[in-house]
Amino acid sequence: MSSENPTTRIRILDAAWKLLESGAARGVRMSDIAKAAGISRQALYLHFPSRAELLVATTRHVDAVKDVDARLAESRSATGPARLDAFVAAWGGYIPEIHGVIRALAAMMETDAEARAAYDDRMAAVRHGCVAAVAALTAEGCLTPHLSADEAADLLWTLLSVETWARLTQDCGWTQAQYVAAMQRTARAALMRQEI
Amino acid sequence: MSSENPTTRIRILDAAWKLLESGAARGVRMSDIAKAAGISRQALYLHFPSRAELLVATTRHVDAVKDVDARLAESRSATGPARLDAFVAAWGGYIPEIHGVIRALAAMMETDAEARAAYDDRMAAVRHGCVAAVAALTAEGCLTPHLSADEAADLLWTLLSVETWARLTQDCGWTQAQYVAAMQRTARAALMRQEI
DNA sequence: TCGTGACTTTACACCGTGTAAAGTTGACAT
DNA sequence: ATGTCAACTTTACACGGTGTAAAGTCACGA
Repeated sequence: MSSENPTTRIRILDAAWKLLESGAARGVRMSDIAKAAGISRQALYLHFPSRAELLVATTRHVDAVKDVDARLAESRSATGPARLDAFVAAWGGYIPEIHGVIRALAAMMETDAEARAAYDDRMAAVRHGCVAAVAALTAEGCLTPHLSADEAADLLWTLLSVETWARLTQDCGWTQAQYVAAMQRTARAALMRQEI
Repeated sequence: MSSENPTTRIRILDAAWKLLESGAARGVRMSDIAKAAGISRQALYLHFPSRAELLVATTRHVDAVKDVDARLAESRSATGPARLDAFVAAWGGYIPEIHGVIRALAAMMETDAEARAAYDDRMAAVRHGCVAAVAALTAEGCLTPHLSADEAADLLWTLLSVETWARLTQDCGWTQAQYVAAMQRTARAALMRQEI
């Protein structure tokens, strides 16, 4: 299932990625992906047992190619307000690379339990970053007294959701720069103690 | 199609509403709704031409029963910061009543153009409320200098999205009161000029 | 040369949506 | 009482998408 010719597997993942990212208003079907990868629809099932697992593998593939870990690690070196800004910029800047795949996964959630689990898993990873960023604020005494650390992490996580990004950049037509700047300001305003 | 026995139509809408709202992790099917309404699956199509239109009618039905207009109108009477708080409380308090239906509609968007249009239409209605709330802030000179009126409306609209509500209350386990309080604070912090 | 792995082709089961059409039932009008 | 009409049921089926199954092709290497 995953021990076969790796180049085909990667061709499939790249094809799925490309299709899911570039427009593709209509739901991307297995046959679309197969065609784009230059193989038969059935051959897809030689590499991935289901559409849900193909989507999950695609997100992991994108993560690997785009090296999300390195990007986020970078944001961890800053301190105080700058650290929050850096985290927002790092994750917010990554969303455009994966939103197509994530949205496809989210659309399956309603009916497919496996897709739901995979989506939750991915989102949990982001939440850990939020928790860490909030912990840094707390340590420096910058956290607003109105929120507990958990609440602050939840709020930041929500602010940085793919849905929020999609609404502002896709539906409202904001540029990526506008989005990042607004999220940085909003996160600071919502999470940090406002000293004159 | 809509001139028949109105009680059956309403039974259908109530059944759909109830199913969509109460848990129902699995996608709610036409046959589920028919069963719950006590009629055959085919009879559903005597009242609604498609699943998408049934969902749309269900949102309108909920709006009518819960009198969303009256609730929102109330928030328009306040002024300044209180008006923003009132709008957030009014709409934020309404979301729990409709989130099931809206989410079902959102899930169809990916594949069904009609569902997409219906969803966009509903969301546009909310946006108008946001524009009005921001206009009130602008008129009173409370709007932050960091945002244009359009940007502020977009941001408020995003803050008040069903997705944001769902993430905080469903995924993070916040109470409705926690949600409303946090959104009021965040909206104020993000949209209003911060005078000492 | 034999086998094996990667893939194709064909066929089909399953689900959910939507269409089509014939049959049932009860209310109401004449 | 008879007829008709609307609301609904029942049965059947087409369509599209996912996933399973199995036989066939083909190239590469031991």
